[in-house]
Amino acid sequence: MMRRTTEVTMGDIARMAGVSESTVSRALAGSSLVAAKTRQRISEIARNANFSINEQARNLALKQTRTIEVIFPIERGTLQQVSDPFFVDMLAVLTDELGKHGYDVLMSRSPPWDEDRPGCAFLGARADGVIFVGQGRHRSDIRDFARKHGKVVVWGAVSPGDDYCVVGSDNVGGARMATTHMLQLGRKRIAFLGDTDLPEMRQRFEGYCDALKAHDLPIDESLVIHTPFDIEKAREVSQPFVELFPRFDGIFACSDMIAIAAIANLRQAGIKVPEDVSVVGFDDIPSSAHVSPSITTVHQRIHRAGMLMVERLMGILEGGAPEPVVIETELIVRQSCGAH
Amino acid sequence: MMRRTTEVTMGDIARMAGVSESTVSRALAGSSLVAAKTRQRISEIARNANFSINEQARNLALKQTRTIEVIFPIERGTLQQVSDPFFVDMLAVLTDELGKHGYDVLMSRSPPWDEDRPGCAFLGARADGVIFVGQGRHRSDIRDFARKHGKVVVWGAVSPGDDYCVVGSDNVGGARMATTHMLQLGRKRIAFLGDTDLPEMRQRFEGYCDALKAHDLPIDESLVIHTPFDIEKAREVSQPFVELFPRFDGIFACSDMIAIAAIANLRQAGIKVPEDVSVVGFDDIPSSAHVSPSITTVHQRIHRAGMLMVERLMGILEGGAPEPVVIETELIVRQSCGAH
DNA sequence: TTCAATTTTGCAAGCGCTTGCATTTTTATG
DNA sequence: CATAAAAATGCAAGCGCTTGCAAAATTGAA
Repeated sequence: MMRRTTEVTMGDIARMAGVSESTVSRALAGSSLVAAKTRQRISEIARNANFSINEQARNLALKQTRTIEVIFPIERGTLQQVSDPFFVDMLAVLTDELGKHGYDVLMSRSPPWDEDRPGCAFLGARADGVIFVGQGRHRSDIRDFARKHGKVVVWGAVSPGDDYCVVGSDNVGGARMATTHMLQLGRKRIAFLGDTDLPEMRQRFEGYCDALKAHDLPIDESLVIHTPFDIEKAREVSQPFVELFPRFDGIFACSDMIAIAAIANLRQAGIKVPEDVSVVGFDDIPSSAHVSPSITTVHQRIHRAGMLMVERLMGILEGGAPEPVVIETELIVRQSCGAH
Repeated sequence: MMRRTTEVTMGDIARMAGVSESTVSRALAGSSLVAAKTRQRISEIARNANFSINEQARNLALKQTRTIEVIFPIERGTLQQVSDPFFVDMLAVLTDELGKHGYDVLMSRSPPWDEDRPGCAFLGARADGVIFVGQGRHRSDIRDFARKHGKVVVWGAVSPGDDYCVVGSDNVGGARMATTHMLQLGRKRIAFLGDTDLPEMRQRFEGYCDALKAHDLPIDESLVIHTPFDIEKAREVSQPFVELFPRFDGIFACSDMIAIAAIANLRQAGIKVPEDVSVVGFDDIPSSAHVSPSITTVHQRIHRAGMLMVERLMGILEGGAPEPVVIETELIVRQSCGAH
C-alpha cells in the first residue's frame, strides 16, 4: 500500500516547468492563451509528476461547487432498511443526468437541517443545489429550507400550495386507475395498504377513494391498513390483515414492495392471488415483472422524472423559477390482478 | 420561489457584529477562545442573517475535504439498469458509516480514470479517499489508481496478489456451501448462472466447481451459463437455458436477482421450483424472503462489510496499511432449494 | 533595423475561511 | 492603584487555484 505522497500543487509544476503558476493553470485548462508547445510540455510534466488538481481550491476560485446534494429523507438510522429499488433507480438516473450537466452528486446522511455539529448555528453550503427525493414527513422542514436557500427541487406529491419546485407522479390518477381496474374486474371489497401520513401515499389514497366513490362503493375503514414502506415491516403489518379475508377480494398496495410482502402473506395463509384476491402495486420496480405472480402495477416514469428534476434544477440555478410538473402514470397489467 | 440572495460571508457577519472575521470564525466553531457572551451574540447574528458557511473555503483552509468518493463501477450508461438492491443497501451502509466519522459521500458518474474533461491530463482530487463497490471489469484501472492515489478501499474479490485493501465476502466458500447443499439434497446436475468475467463471480464459480469435485461430479460446460447482472438481461439469457431441462435439476445463481429471473422462466416453462429444479441464489436481498417460492441464498453481511470498509479506509487515512478482509457468508435455507 | 501589432507570459489580487502570534482588554493580586 | 497574569480579540499570512491587466517576447512590415 502506498503512502500518501505529499500533494503536488500547481506551484510545483510551475517550478518544474520554469513558468509561472498562472501559465500552468491556463495550460491545464487548455486555454489558447498559452502557446500550444508550452501547453503540451506542461501537460506532460503534470502527468509525470502525478499531479491532481485541487478541486476545492479551484471551485473556491471559480465560486462554484459543481455539486448537487441529493437527499433521501429517510428516517435516520433506518437508511439501512431502504432497499426499495425505486430509490436506487432514481439515484442512478439523477447521478447520470446531473453528470451530463457536469455536476457531481453529494449524498449526505442527514438532511441539512439537522446538522448536529456542536454550537453550530448555521447550515453548511456545500452544493449549488439540493434535490430531495421524497418529502417524507419533512414537508415543513423542506419548505423552510427551500425558502431560505432557494435552489431546491423535490420529488414527491405535487400540490397547489407549494412554493418550491416539486416534480411528482400523478399519484391520484395512478391509484384511481389501479383501483378502477380491479373494480372493473368485478372486485368489490378492495383494501388499501400504505402509509397515508406520507403526502404521496395520501394522494394515492385519494385516488383509491375516488375510484370507489365513482362506483358507489363505501370506504371501509377496516380495510385501510397503515403499512410502512420497509418490506419486513410491511410483511408484519399485513400479517394480521390477511386474516380478515374474505372481507376483501382486492388489494391496492402503495408500492410493489408492499404488494410483494402482502402476496407472501396471502399465499402463506393459503389464499390465492389473483384468484381469491386481486393485487395491484405501484412503482413498477424491475423485479415486479419477474416474481410470481408477476405484479400488475402503476408504472412511475422514473427516468423522465429524474431528467425533469435535473432540468428544473438547472433552470433554477440559472435564475429561473420553473413550474412544478405532474408526470402521468401508466397501468401495467400483469398477473396479480387476475385480468389474464 | 426565492431568488438567490447574494451569499453572506463571515466578513459580513463580522461587520454586523463589529468584530473581526477571526472572532466570527472562532465563535461559530465554538472555540472557547472567544467570550461566551460574544459567541452567543455572533451566533444569533449569523442565524438571523441566514449565514451558511462556505464549506469549500473552510475545507481548503483546513486542508481536508471530509468527503469520500464512492464509486459503483458500472458500465457507463448502464447505471440506469442497476436496481440490484444489493447496491442500495451497500450505499446506505456506507453513507451511514462514513457519516459517523464525519464524512460525506460523493457519488460520481464515472470512475476517476475516465475523466473526459478536454485537454485535461490530471485526475481531480476531490475526496480524501475512494471506495470502489465492486471491481467490475476494471481491476487494472483500480490497481493503477490505488497505486497512484493510495487512499483506496475496494469491495470485491479478495485475492492474494492485491496491493491495495480489499474487503469481500467469502465467495468461494459461499458458493461451495450453496452447491454442496443442493448436492446433499440429492441433486446431481447443477447449473451455474453468472458472469465469470467478474472476479467475484469467478470465485463463486470456483466454489461451485469445488463442491462438484468433492462429490466426484464432472463440470458440465453446457450448464455454465454466462448471465449478466441486470434482471431483464438475466431473464433473456436464461430463457433458452431452461429449455435444456431436464438436463439439470439444480441451479446456483450468482445473485438473487438472477435467481428470480431464472425462476420466472422456469415457471413459465411449467417447470416446478423446487420440485423439479432446486435453486439457490446469492446476496440475500430483502425481497428474497418474500417472493414465492422464497429463495434459499448465501447471505452477504453487507452491514458488516460497509463497516469494515469504512474502518479500513479511516485506517489508511491515518497512515496505516490495513489488511484485506474476507467476510464469512452464511447459507439461508428457504423454499427454493426444496429442503423443506 | 525599428516600431507597432500580436502573441505569450507573469504579477498580484482575490475566492472565504482558519490560525499562530501579537495586541489589547479584563481580572485578580499585592 | 499598580502590575502581572489571564482572557479576549485582531492582524495578517496562508490554503491552491483563477484571471484581469500589465509586461515581455515574438512577429511582421516598413
